[in-house]
Amino acid sequence: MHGMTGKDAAGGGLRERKKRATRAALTEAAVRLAAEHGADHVTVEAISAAAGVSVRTFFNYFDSRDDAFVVVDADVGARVRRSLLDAPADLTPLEALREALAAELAEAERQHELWTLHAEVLRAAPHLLVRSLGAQMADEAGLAEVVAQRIAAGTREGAAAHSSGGEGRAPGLYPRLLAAVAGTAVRVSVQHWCDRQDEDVPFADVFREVFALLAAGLPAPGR
Amino acid sequence: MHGMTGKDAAGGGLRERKKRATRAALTEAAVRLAAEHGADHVTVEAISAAAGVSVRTFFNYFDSRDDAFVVVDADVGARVRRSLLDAPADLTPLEALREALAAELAEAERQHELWTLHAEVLRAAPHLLVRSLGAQMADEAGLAEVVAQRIAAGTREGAAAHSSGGEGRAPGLYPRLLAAVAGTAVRVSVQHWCDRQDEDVPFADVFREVFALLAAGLPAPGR
DNA sequence: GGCTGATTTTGCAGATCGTGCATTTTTGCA
DNA sequence: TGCAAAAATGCACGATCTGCAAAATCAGCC
Repeated sequence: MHGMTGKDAAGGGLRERKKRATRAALTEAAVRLAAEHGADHVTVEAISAAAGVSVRTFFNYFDSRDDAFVVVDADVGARVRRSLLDAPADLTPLEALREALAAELAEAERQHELWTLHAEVLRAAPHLLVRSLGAQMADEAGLAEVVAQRIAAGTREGAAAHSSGGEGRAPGLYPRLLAAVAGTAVRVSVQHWCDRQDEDVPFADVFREVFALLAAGLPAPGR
Repeated sequence: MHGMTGKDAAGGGLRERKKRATRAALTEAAVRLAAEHGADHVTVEAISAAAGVSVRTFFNYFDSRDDAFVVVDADVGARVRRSLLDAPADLTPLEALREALAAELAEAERQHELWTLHAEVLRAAPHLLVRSLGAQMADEAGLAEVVAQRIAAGTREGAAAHSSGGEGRAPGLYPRLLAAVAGTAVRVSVQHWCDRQDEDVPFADVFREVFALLAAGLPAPGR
């Protein structure tokens, strides 16, 4: 592996850093090999060899072979949640979420090479796209909880009407729905953007249009 | 090839019927065994034995072990599409889709035992819920296409403005988003209904509220 | 430097998954 | 009944994943 990427939040110990490096090396090896030979012709043995660790170690980092292709950045979820909490209070939940996700996606688009490579791999292997959704859904619960917190903070003296469900309990219906729909919106945006890549419309435009449609209540077009 | 696809209820040949029976036996065996012993302690060998076929035959019906748990009814997608096309023309796409899904869910709720058993299994095994999403997403493309057709039929002489993408090509942004969001809505409804099963609110109520929120553009609650 | 305890990596055995191929059984039809 | 197509089966083999215990590595300390 090459070098010295400042490793986001430079983890304190050498141990932490090395674990991060190994994990990153494994995912990168997996994605590159998949892009070259096709996702399901890549064995764990090949990935492990390319990353310079043993097969057994691979399974210390990932629960399954497919997981290596799915997770590009483990703590994107945490960043989005933080961003949501720090957002201006005058934004609606949908708007706040839109901004948080837009920022994160722009960030991801910056390492353009690995991003497009990864998109290409998922594109050619729908079965991996599904796993990717799974990872997305894992974050969904946590995201819903943060949405609930934000709403609770905003309605402090309003009638806490029916279903925010802040902090401790399971989130109410609205936060869950918002979190889930947001995830779906991201997926649809990416898919549609990939399909129409010949016309080179910026990804941000597709993304904004999707959220505009959602905010308008998915009205019937063309009437 | 004309109509008469009796494919649904009374399959034409004996062959077809027997295949359906075998497949149904396998899924039912899988779900029952999973409900009893936990999903990941059920081997294909056990499922095959319970259904009275060989292990190899199991893999003739399902691409993977997990697939036996996810697909309860193979042609629910086809029914929803048909229902969408037959819906009254004065419904918005979102409304039409809501009615189609509501009818299908009510139908599913009728075999209450297997339905709840299945929900319970997926609840205990998030990793299977993910597979379930995959099946959902497989139908998504077809659903989006039908939505596009419906819109195209409704706007015959309007400006076919930006993005319906009827019939042949890949569907436009709106149909895709609508299909995807609808699937998400179903999932969130079921999840939320399962979590709040102690308060016995009817599933239909949760479902209606979710679609009401979507139609209203996911507005900030309590303001 | 060298020692100690904790963490990580590694190899290995074994259970299960999933596939290709040839064979046998079943089904549809004349 | 006899025959061709389709499905079910057995078998072999590679790949995925899990415990378990030994070896290597790291952090802190004298």
